[in-house]
Amino acid sequence: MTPAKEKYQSRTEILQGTLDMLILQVLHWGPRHGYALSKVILTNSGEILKVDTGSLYPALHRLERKGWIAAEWKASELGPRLRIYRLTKSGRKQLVVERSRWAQVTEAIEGILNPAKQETES
Amino acid sequence: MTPAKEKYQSRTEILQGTLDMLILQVLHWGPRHGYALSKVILTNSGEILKVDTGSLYPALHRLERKGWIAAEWKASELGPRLRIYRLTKSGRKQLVVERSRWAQVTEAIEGILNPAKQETES
DNA sequence: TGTGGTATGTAGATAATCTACGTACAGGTA
DNA sequence: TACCTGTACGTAGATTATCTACATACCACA
Repeated sequence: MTPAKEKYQSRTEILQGTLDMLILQVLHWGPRHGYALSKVILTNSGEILKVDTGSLYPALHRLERKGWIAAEWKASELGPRLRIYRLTKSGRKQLVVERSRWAQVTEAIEGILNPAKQETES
Repeated sequence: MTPAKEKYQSRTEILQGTLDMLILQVLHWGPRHGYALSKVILTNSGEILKVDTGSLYPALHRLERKGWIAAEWKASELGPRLRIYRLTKSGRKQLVVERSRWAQVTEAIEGILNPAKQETES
């Protein structure tokens, strides 16, 4: 009973545009390496937000290029080397921007999903 | 004082993946043509969600191909012809799916943006 | 020897959005 | 007449974030 290949899963796991905000937010709690970051996002979201490596590392490099996070290698005796990321000053500003944008957009969407009654009568 | 061209506006107006849900939701209130739909979304979101035509019409055709909405042309004496869209039965089901997905993902994201204190101490 | 977990990374495909066009019609106005 | 604004539908091409699938390397354990 080999199941047919899934028709095609258009929906992405991560809401596009929110990954950067999530990374900045978790790094605001303290420095972390990428793999740990993805596990924090996974567990703290109740296993909903699965960040796979093909999204994670490009996102980290993107944020580093923009100066919002900074990184340094850290040798490790047990296990592979780590790249520890921390939030920069401009990253903290960017987190505020992205959170406020998120609040604004979700409020707008909720306003359409659950409108005051009279507004649906147009 | 001609301002330099904006560096490059990476952020999209519409949160990627939510446009389909918004269209299905508004059509759930009643049939509408595309242009009216985009204006309802704009006004009901407090001018936040700007759906431009290059997103709107491809989205409508996409949803029609999937059978979630159906359309018919309507001649109009004053002004150009209209293509009136309505929600189908499977479209109503899809709206439920997308709303529940939205609720789940936003709850997960909020759980990271505003976590219980002890969870940030990891 | 192999497997699973940790950890970082890249290449290529996918798909939704935006920018910038084009068509057409009606009404107002200079 | 000519022009502009608003309505209405549409497409072509660029951008970009994500996913899938792969690779490398180290460690512990069976």
